[in-house]
Amino acid sequence: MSSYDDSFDKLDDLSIVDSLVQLSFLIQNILARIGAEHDLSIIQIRLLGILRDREPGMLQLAKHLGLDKSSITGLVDRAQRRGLVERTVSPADKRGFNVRATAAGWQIIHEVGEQIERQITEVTAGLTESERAQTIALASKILITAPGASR
Amino acid sequence: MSSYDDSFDKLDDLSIVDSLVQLSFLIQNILARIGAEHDLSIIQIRLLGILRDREPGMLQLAKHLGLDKSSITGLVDRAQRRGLVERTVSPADKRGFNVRATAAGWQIIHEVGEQIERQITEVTAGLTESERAQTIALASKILITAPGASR
DNA sequence: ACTAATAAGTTTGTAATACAAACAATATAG
DNA sequence: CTATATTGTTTGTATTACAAACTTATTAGT
Repeated sequence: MSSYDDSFDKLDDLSIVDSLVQLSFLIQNILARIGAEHDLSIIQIRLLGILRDREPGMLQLAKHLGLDKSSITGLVDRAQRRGLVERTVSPADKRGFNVRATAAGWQIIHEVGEQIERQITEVTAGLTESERAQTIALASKILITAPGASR
Repeated sequence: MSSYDDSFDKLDDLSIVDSLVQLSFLIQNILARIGAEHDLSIIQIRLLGILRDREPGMLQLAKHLGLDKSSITGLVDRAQRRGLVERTVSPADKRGFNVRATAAGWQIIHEVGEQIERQITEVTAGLTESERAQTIALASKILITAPGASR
């Protein structure tokens, strides 16, 4: 059992494991598809997502994304090359940079954000208002329970 | 709004979008972490997951995984090199192979499957029995609503 | 103030993942 | 029996990710 398999599956009679795993793939596929429309991978979306309310240094980015610092260099390089992001020298530390979204970056952040909003709203359109509230409550409860929560 | 960002987030007052996105990252992180313990990526886990109840050809694998056929060659190659999987010549079609799990592959499938079962059960341990049932029902309803469902 | 240890990022080398276009071999249709 | 379609691999390219070594700047210790 336990279909962590994501593919053509009968949706009846799912276990809690199957239902959460499949739901997670559904959401991730939505993110990936929207990203693809803007030539962004999920990790690039997450990068921009972080820059919505922060201007972190490279190490902080690594921590947020759960990646090695050496992975961040290239990630930011590629986003920078596309003009979505820029490095600004940290005033207090001449080694460090802060990373922040450019105007073009903000443009994409908003577009992608709206599309995510819309499409996830769409897949939950079959729920009643009360079911939507239940979903939020249950998801939050699971997230709180989880060690390290969303990380 | 809409924190498709996965990181250190306040979990109060989430929208339906945020809660589902964060939940999906939580689940995917669990899968990734368990995979890593066995030196498997999520895509390799999915490959093995498919082989639990099928012996598909390469093109069918591509369809199941939503990848180009050219991506499957390497994916199966690497799994085969590790002895988890084997190609068997299709009797009806001398061009085609069927892919199936080896004994070592089944071993991993079971171990990984049990760990996923256990750890997802764990993060839902804070739910009551009735909440667990609700979660399944709501997730299923969302999965059914979604176009192409789990794909 | 000066050296030693730390910290912030980058570089280098390696591997997995993914695609697209071109290709080989077999199968099927007309 | 030739033309076409199908199955899978190959080749070339880009992204993602890590670990170890390295550079430069910062901080501690004496």
